[in-house]
Amino acid sequence: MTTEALIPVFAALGDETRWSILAALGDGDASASALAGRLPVSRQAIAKHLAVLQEVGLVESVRVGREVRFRIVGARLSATARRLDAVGAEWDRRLAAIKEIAEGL
Amino acid sequence: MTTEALIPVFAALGDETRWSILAALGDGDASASALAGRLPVSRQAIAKHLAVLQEVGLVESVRVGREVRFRIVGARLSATARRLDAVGAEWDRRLAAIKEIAEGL
DNA sequence: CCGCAGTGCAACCATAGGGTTGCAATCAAA
DNA sequence: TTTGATTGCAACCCTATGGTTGCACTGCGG
Repeated sequence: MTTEALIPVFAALGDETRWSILAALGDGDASASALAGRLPVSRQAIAKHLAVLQEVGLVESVRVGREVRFRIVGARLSATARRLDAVGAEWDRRLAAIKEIAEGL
Repeated sequence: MTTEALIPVFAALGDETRWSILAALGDGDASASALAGRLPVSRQAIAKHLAVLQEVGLVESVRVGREVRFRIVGARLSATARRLDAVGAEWDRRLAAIKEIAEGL
C-alpha cells in the first residue's frame, strides 16, 4: 500500500460521526437502520458514512435477508497504523541525517 | 491522548496538499514562501495548511529573522500511529469476544 | 534610508461534503 | 397477498474548506 492510498483512509477517519459509527460497530455488527436508532443522525446520513468507510476498506458488508449488516475490518486499522508509523520513522531518519550534515559531523 | 483528540489529526492527514507539504518538509525545514516555490499552490494556501498542521501538532515553527521556518514533528506521527493501532486491537478483542459468545463457546 | 523579501490579514469564490426529507423498490412475515 | 420494515436513490440545503487575489506590515541588506 502506497502512502497516497492512505489519504482517503485518513479523510474517512477525520470525521466524528464516522468514529461514532465505528464505535457502535465495535459492539457488534449492525445495519444502517439499527445504527440510526443509536446515533443522533438520520439513517441516510449513516448510509453515506458507511459507504465511504466501505470504500476505504474500514468496513465490510454482508446481506442478510432484507437487511445489510456492516462489520469493522480491524486489519485495515492495523495496516494503516503500521504505514503511518513507517512514514514517521522515515521522516525522523531523513531529518536526523540532514541535521548531522548541517552540524558538519 | 484520547481518541477524540485524534480526529483533527486524521482530518489534517486527509488532504493531499498537506501530504505534499509534509513530504517537502521531509527534505528539511522550510518557510511558507520556500514551499510555495516547490509546490503548485500559492503561498497563502500553504500558510493555511501549515496553520492546520501546526494546530494538530504535526509541525512546529521557529522564527528566524524575517522568516518563519517549519519543521515536522515526527513524534506526533508515531503517537498517532500507536493510538490507532491500540484502537484497532481493542476492536478486534471486543469483536472476538462477541463472536465467541455468539458461537456459544 | 530605501527597497525588496517574507509574512499576516481579509475578502472573496467555488466545490465538497455532511445533513435532511421524500419516495420508490424490495422482501420477510402475517 | 397485503403489510410493515429496510434499503436505495435523488433532490436539496448549508456550512466548511481549499484555493485565489490584493494589500498592509515588518525587517534585512545595500
